[in-house]
Amino acid sequence: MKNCPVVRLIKQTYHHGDLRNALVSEALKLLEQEGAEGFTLRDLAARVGVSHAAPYAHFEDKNALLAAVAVAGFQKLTAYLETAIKDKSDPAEQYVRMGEAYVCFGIENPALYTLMFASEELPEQRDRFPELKEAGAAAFGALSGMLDSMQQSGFMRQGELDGFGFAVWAHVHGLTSLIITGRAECAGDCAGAGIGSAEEAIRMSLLGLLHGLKNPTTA
Amino acid sequence: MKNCPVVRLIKQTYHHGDLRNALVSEALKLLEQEGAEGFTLRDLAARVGVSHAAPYAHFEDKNALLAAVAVAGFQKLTAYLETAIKDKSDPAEQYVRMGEAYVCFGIENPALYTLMFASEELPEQRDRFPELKEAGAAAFGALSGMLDSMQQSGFMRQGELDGFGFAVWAHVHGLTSLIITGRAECAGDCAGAGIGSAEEAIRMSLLGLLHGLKNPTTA
DNA sequence: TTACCAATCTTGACAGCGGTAAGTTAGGGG
DNA sequence: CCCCTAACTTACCGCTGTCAAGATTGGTAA
Repeated sequence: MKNCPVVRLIKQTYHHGDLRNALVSEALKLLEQEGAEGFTLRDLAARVGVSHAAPYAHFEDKNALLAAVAVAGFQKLTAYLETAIKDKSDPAEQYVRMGEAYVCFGIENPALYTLMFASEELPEQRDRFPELKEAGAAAFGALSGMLDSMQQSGFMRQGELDGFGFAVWAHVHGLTSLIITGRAECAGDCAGAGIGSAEEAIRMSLLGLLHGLKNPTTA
Repeated sequence: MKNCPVVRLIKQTYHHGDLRNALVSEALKLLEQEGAEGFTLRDLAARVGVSHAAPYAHFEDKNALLAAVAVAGFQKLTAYLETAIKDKSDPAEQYVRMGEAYVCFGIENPALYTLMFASEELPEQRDRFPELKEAGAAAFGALSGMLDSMQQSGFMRQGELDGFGFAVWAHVHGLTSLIITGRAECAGDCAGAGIGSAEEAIRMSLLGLLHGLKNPTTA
């Protein structure tokens, strides 16, 4: 094998050098190309130019690899959310901007977003990747921090910040998830503008929720 | 084979008679037992007592089988939602009841719910199962119908019913999805009541959204 | 009744997947 | 310079979805 010229052409070194990061970043590309189905360890390894067993030197599992990808996704999302409100000061505008940015991130990276919120249903599995939990919490922290600053600036009423954050998170996550899975058209059977009306619907529902959370609950 | 007494004991007939329905209903059980991972056609077939290739006489694909299961799930959900408000007349109570029922359904059938909202990301795949689309639309119809009656009774303001429905659907779906995937604890780091506070958070956010949608948007 | 047909189910095979074990390569510290 | 250890390859295993070919039956027509 050491004399195989073809292999020599493709890869100069036996040791890759940075396989772990290469796998994660290539996985991000592969994920959006092939979708969450069809995502194969062997395919990924071939793309990076290593054998199908090489990833096991850096990841215990396929799930561990996917968890690392999801962590990268949450970091991307966090940065995306914070960038969206960087040069905005008006509380309501910050709120809408971040909400729209959240949904936008999901639309632009549907397979990644789906992976990030994949079930990992077993309680055992949930505790397997603490970094994943942290990365998710950091993304939620961006949202929560924005709401916190809204409260401190007197825009929203005090109290129950955690509940507010959860409600807003659930709302934008629900919007994103429904749009990604194609239920948006199902809901709005208005044979109209399409994307334009979807943006309007998102803005409307975001503002509706904000308005309701701003003021004390009636019932 | 026709003389094998063991097989004779287990199954009396060569032809199952109602294999299609048996597969779907057994799949519903198997799904909650094993989770969406670990769900295997061969396992399912063995449980029903047929060979591993028998399902292909009734379903083109594993995805087709799963689609049928998802259809059954949506029918279950629709019935669940309608039952929840059957003997209630107060608009706000209907709203909260149905919202809580929606979330409750997801919590009680997490794997099924996840399957129902699984990506089927490819646009081609999305159009493959029209009954699935219809069943999903029917579930949304229960929600939308409830909102419609709220409007007709003068409780909510007129207009943009589709947008309202989508916003409410997104909200309850987001709540359900986050709870199922274990993000609820991540958001509420309040080391308190747990389930009790989650129910309170759900109710609060539902009422918040309702309040915001009831009244004209300020911004 | 009998013969046959089409649907249903079984058996056996295939490629591709995730994962493991044993051997190979090579960079880096003694 | 050697060798040790991490990184990587090769070969293999069991399992999966899927397909093709044959066996089995209920029902239909003669």
